[in-house]
Amino acid sequence: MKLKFYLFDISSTNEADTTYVELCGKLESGKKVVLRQQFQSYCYTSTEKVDKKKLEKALKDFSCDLKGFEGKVLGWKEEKKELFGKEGKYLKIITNHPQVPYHLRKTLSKRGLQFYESELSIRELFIRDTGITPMSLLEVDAEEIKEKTITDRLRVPVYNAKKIKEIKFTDEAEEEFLKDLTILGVDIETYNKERTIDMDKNPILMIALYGKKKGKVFEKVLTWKKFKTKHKYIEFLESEAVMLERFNELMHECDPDIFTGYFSDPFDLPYLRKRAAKFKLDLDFGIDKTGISSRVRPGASTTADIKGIMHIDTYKFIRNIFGKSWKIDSYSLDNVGEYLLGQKKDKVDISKLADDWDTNNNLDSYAKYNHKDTLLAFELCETLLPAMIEFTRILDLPMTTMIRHKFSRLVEAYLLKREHEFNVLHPNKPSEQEISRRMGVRVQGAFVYEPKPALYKDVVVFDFLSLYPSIIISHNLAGESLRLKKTAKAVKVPEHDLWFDTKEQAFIPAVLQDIIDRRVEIKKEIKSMKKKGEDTTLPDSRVYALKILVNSFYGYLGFYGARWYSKDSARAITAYARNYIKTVINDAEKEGFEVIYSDTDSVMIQLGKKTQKQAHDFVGNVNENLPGHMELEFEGFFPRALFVASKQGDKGAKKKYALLDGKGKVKVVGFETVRRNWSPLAKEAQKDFLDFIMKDKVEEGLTYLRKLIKNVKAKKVPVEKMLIKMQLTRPLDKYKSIGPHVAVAKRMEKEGYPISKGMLIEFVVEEGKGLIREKAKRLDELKNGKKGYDVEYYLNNQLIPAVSSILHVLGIDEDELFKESSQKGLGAFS
DNA sequence: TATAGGCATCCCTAGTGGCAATT
DNA sequence: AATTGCCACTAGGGATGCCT
Repeated sequence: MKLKFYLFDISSTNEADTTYVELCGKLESGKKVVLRQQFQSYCYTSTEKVDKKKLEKALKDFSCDLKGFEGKVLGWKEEKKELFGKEGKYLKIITNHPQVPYHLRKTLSKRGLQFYESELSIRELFIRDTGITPMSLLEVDAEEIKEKTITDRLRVPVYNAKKIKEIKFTDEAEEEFLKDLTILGVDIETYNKERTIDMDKNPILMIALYGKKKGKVFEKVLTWKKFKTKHKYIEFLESEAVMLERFNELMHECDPDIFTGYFSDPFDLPYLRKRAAKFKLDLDFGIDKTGISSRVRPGASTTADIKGIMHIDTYKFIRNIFGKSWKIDSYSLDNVGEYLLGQKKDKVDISKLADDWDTNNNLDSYAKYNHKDTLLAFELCETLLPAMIEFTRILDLPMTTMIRHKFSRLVEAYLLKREHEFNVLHPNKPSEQEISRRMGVRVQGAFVYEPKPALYKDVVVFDFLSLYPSIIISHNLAGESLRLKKTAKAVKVPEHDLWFDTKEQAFIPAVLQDIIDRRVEIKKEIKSMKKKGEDTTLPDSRVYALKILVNSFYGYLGFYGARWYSKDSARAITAYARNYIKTVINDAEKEGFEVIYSDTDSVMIQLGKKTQKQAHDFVGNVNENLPGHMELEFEGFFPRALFVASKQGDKGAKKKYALLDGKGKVKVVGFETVRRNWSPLAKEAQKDFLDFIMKDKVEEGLTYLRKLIKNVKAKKVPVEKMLIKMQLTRPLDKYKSIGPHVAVAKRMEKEGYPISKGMLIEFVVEEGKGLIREKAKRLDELKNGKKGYDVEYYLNNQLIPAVSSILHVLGIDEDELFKESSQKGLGAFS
């Protein structure tokens, strides 16, 4: 029979010496099912410079012991493949078990044979070979399986899939599909007196669930202590164990497609699993009648999965990919919720929950808090879903895998997906030795122009569109086309003795061009959709996903862990980039524009006597002489721009400036204002002062600062404005130099706080003597409470440094800030 | 199981020299 | 007279977080 099937996830199982791929997903009716299809794993080996007869004999005779049966080679086939840009003959070796390629490589590589693609999982092989993408719609010719040995393992119907074909979604079908997905959010609250996580000792007190099934809200807060409440979603159970049983029951009842949480990979899910195990309860809501499986790997992040239900920890996706460009101090649920949804968490002091639980005090508000957190987790997932699905489809990765990947893995996944089309065999992963060798290789980066400190008028910014990707395409830069000698077809790179063959487009430039072309196409579509007043959420997220992918290629080429690593390509890319940007600078100067700044792919000029029209014309002229894929853009006009001197010396500071746009909005770049390791006091003072300066209100700015200084001295400024946040970038014992935040963290660890790398440490510098780290205190440690901050420090090390360089540019002495009025020489007493 | 390199800036570290107290 | 301890000062480097 023919089935329409939405594919969610792919796994595999081995039954004796036969491997099956299991596709898990949903039928049109909404029923969850599993499709099975036989699959043979394989790998490649080179046949050049090899005695073919000996090789074939070795393969024929090969045997390895795989727990009770024999792993062997079933057959082979010669194929032409390209590796490192060279075409060669390879044998595709088909085996009877996915572990055989690994054993083949292990034993036969001793005899000088090279193996390729021997380390891909069944899932990766299947996706690549069939082109079937998770989160897509399939048409399947299938037959239901009735054999008990197979059906007993699963709680959903199983089909034998004969033919699978991907069907393209129409926009309506896509929207329908999204609407039909059942998402369930989860968040737990636990008993915790010592601030450390101890899953063995501390019970779960509350479990909140929030979701939507076919448009209907599904909401619960489970708990096991009774209190008065008007919230209908709260359900009281007798004990933690009964609560967990109820949770299991609700999971069956809701049976979501997506189970989501915020930080649920390392916390909520493993916790639920652990507590259930403690009470010997079988969680069995997965389609194979198992519950949560959790994987802890040293050095890697913990993951948790449920068979047949996609577990999406949105924290991972935001932290790894999606939220990388957000300007937020931390990825806490509170921050992220506010940034993306405009919603904050409930204000409840969760550290008091354990005490309040013991005395049955105020528990209703904790339950409400728990409910709100879950709602946020749910809404984050719902909001991000179109983007996550796009990434999933573009990369051909299961969504549960995709969200845990970082940039380099995204690029690599995409290259793996496309390699068969180009008949390319992928290079093996680098060995540890090779990695450490690569880590020592450095490449010169971008060019940055040293600005002259000044307040400029009528400024124009040009920038190259996707500079590095367009250079890769235009000059065919990749390991495959690299030549280390001059040849007839090769073109030399500026500044380096490197040549690249430009006659035949190499794999990576070709793939990159494809992505860019597709992106341009979708952008056009969006434009016409917008004209018609249509919703562009889906294509918007597609464009965004492609943009992130495109921008990651350069970094990938220079990344030591990359299969397609090519430091020389990276070297060539930056060399071309420096060359192009310097050419634009020179041409602009020849044209009579005053160049004031440039960084990597942008140039800033002061118009002077020139007009904006002339600037536009200049951009047009430049573009006429650029290769087809490159484009300089007129980015914008700004009535004012401010550059300051760096602290030491009178040189202009790079990567630090402020722009005033036509709407009166000031854009601050690189200044302390945008850095999280400065106090809000200094950041706000600088931002406000810049605002005055950029609008030529110098006197008002000075008055503002004078007043602020007075308030700091009088300790009228709230102590929260003095909080400095710094991240621990390594484990505490790895620090050579103990900074203030490390000192605070070390003290916290002694007091029993769980401290880990990546944490954001907050501290206030307290009044008193000694090193700054000795005076760095948590808010609750301050002896003098809200007035405990060190006035000297906050003036001399925070506020004044933040504005002094700006004052200097304007020719104003710092002493002006401490005078009663701006009249020089008068009232200058202290 | 870190996409890249360039840059400003803070604060600690460790070394130096001066000075007075101690041996 | 030589040694020790303390302090102030400074160059250099570790550490952080930004920019593109």
